[in-house]
Amino acid sequence: MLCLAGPTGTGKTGAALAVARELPAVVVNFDSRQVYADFPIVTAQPTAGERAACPHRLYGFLPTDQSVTAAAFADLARAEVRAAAAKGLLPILVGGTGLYLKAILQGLAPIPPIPDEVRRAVLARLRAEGAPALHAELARLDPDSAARIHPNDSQRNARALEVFEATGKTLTWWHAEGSQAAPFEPLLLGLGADLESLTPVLAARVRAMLEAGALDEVAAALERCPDPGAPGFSGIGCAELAAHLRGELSLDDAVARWIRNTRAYAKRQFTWFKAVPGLRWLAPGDGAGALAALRGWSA
RNA sequence: GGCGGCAUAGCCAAGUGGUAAGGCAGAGGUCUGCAAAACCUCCAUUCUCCGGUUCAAAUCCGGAUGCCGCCU
Repeated sequence: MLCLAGPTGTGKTGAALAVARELPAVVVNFDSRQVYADFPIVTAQPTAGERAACPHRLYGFLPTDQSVTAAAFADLARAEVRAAAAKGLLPILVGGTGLYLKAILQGLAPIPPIPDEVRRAVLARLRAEGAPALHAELARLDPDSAARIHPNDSQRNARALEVFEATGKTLTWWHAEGSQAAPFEPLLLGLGADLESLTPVLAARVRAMLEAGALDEVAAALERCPDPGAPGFSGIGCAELAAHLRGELSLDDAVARWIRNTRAYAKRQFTWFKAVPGLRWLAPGDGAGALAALRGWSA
């Protein structure tokens, strides 16, 4: 199995196609935003033309008002990888969501899904009392988790608490249960050089998205799902363009913000992937390099 | 030309005599189910400039410069 990781705009899609032209392959997405059906442009999903080269899985299959968890996504992705391998095709995992890749490759603790009522109750408490209050309670129930999680971290404090309330066991206990690593050997390649050289590329890409109809895409999505807080709208560019559609921002300001936020995101992705053990870096869009690395690896 | 107002970091901005809030951006990080998320650390020896008053000035006074209004 080949994994192509890296920040947005580093030519992962193109590199995957370069490989798929030479070898029978299936491209499997691991990008948390490219799963949304309503945002092919803003989330830079492969185009119909690109998808024609080989099967593409887990792109654009989710409605805007639904979300997936990292665990659920990892299950789907592993199933796709298995199915491809069973047909003798090379699975190519392509994406930029570090946690999803980790979940696919290393697995997560076997924590059961949290019932909606528990989840909603914890989130209501979070809103009413704030993250530090949840952290204080967590310090009583699960001191080890509390020590790891910063008092201001709303998401992780809520998560640790909901796990305890739903299962009666602490997150720490669950983590000690271990996780199931994937039964496949990955060749881990990272695309990208540095933030500075990526910056102008990202700006150009945002403008290209605009020309490709990003504004109409967001307007249409809002018509289908009027709640701008829905999970699908969390992609960078959606909030900025929605603000412009509401008349709160000029198009220029919205685009400037969109570019800034994209760059900040790419920086976080670099930080994540730099820390992935065993990942080898290639130049942006280096499909030939990926192919060469793959041949050297499987030989 | 006259009268008024404003001038604090790359941007927005608080601060009316006691030793430069905050946000955005930037740099570096964290990361086991919201992850394009959430969170952490760092980031102005100095407030347009020159002079004065004072133990002490971004804060008060005078002048210069720039910007914005209004009037002629």
